[in-house]
Amino acid sequence: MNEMIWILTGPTASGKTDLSLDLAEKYNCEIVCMDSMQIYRGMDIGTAKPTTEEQARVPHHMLDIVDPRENYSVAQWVEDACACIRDIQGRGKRALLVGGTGFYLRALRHPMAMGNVPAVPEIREELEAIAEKPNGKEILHKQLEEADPPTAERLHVNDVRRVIRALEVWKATGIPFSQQTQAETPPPFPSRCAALTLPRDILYKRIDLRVEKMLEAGLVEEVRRLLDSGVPEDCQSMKGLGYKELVPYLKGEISLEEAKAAIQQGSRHYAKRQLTWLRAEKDLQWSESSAEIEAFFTEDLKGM
RNA sequence: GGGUAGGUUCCCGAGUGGCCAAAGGGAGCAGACUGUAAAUCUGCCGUCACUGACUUCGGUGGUUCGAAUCCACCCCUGCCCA
Repeated sequence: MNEMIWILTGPTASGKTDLSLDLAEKYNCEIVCMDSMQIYRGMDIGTAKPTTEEQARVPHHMLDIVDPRENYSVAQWVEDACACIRDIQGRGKRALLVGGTGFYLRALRHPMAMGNVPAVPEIREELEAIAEKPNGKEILHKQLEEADPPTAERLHVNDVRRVIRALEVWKATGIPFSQQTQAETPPPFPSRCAALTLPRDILYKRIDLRVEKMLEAGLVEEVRRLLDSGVPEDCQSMKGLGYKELVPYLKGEISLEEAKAAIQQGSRHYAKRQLTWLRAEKDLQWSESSAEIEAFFTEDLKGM
């Protein structure tokens, strides 16, 4: 009853959107966005969200579902995405997931205990306050070492964010983080997963060019609009590439050239991290060719 | 032409006789990642037969037990005067 879903991933600027539209039109799919930034309303240019024209070609889901002032989470994404997929399949169509957020991909394909313990703001704030103090990081790590040795050993002292989360989970539930991790449960949907990529130097050039185009397309205005509409500059959505660099520009702290260079640099780094993440994913078909990916997806269609 | 500041490993930039293959940063590469993930964190980063050896700090030659560091000349660059 749960039908095969197709997942198209790959680093930023590798050409996922174009390919996804072709595939969707050809194979009667609807697109589910697997991107941690395109979910935000009003963030279009900087997230390289499919344009209205592109969205008109194929039904898209999971776009513009969150207010940029709000926080979102992987667990929530998995839940929402699964609902979308079921809905699509219920209408007799195929779901094509598209996006480069490796964390979301993994969460979807390898469900674990990650959904069990939501963030607890009070605990988190308290721990973050400790981290600010001198030797705060060491103090937190030591705490974790007592509460949950295996996790403490795994986490670097400087990895404050994860140390805090581990502590948060332990404090909230009384059960160490390492023991929360349960056996992997079967994925909600069988999937075929392909990663579109490009030689590194070409990818980097495309990224630089794309940032240039985003700026020409009015990214500065987009960021200004978000700020004006009351989106705090320190919220999650504003941590996105292209946004966090333009805020200091709008405040007159850096030049546009500097901001642009920072966005390009950040995006190249990001692409590299995506590649690292994706490489660790098993059962993933890598290719630099759209045709090859199409063939991979349609393999199981033969004889049907 | 005169004066002056300089030329350091891919880039920026410390180093001013041994503790220097040479701080720090950037870039690059590799990795991690369990409700912030376009975030956050880690490692490598002259070469090799890699707990040691070899080659590097504009060039050449010198001083010295020993030089990126001192001296001489040369080449180049910035600035100032002409």
